Amino acid sequence: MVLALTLIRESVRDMRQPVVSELVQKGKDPYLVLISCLLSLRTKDATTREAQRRLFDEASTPEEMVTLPKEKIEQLIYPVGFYRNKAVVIKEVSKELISKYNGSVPDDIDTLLTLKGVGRKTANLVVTMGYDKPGICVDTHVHRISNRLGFVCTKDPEGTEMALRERLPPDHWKEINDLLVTWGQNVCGPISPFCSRCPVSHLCEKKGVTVHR
DNA sequence: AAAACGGGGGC
DNA sequence: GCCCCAGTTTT
Repeated sequence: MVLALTLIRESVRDMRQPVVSELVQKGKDPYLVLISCLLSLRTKDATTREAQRRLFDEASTPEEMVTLPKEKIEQLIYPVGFYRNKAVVIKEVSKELISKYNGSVPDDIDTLLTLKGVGRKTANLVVTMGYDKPGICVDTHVHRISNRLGFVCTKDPEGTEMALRERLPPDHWKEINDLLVTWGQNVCGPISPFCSRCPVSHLCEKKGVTVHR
């Protein structure tokens, strides 16, 4: 499994990196990581890119965010999916951060999970990307590829998270999401993966098949 | 035109 | 565990 990840890392090197990488390079602000996650929920990474830039241009702290009217946030993040609901959630979370956590973002998974709109994927990403603490972020790319390559065999993403936590050495945890998202977008997609350009297709248990959809 | 896409929450 | 949520993208 680690060998497979090493080979994947090699071929991912020159690919366009996902949005989260940009945030990391911009100083790993946990608040931006969090809001970026909420914005990306159930919508493709590429389509949230511009919306993210527009939103953060107007507000990049909880204090700035709560001053924006709901309609303004909606307008800024359009046309990402669920934009109406997301505007509400983003504002509520920002309020909650101010009233309960002095405007800062909690740094442990259990506390993060109590926030509105925050589930395991978001909580893990904030902790690993924002605070450089151990966590495994399982989105559909990580889930699908882990199952297709036979790293794990579980129906639900939480099972994948737990299994990876046990089987994968901690020094790979921080990278796993970034790596497999890029991999999933460019090679190992959900519908018709490009197995011909995959360096680990020889050890893939479910080459070419659609997994868990 | 229709199906695919992608996390969280409520039941 | 099942089903819904809304809107864009892909087929």
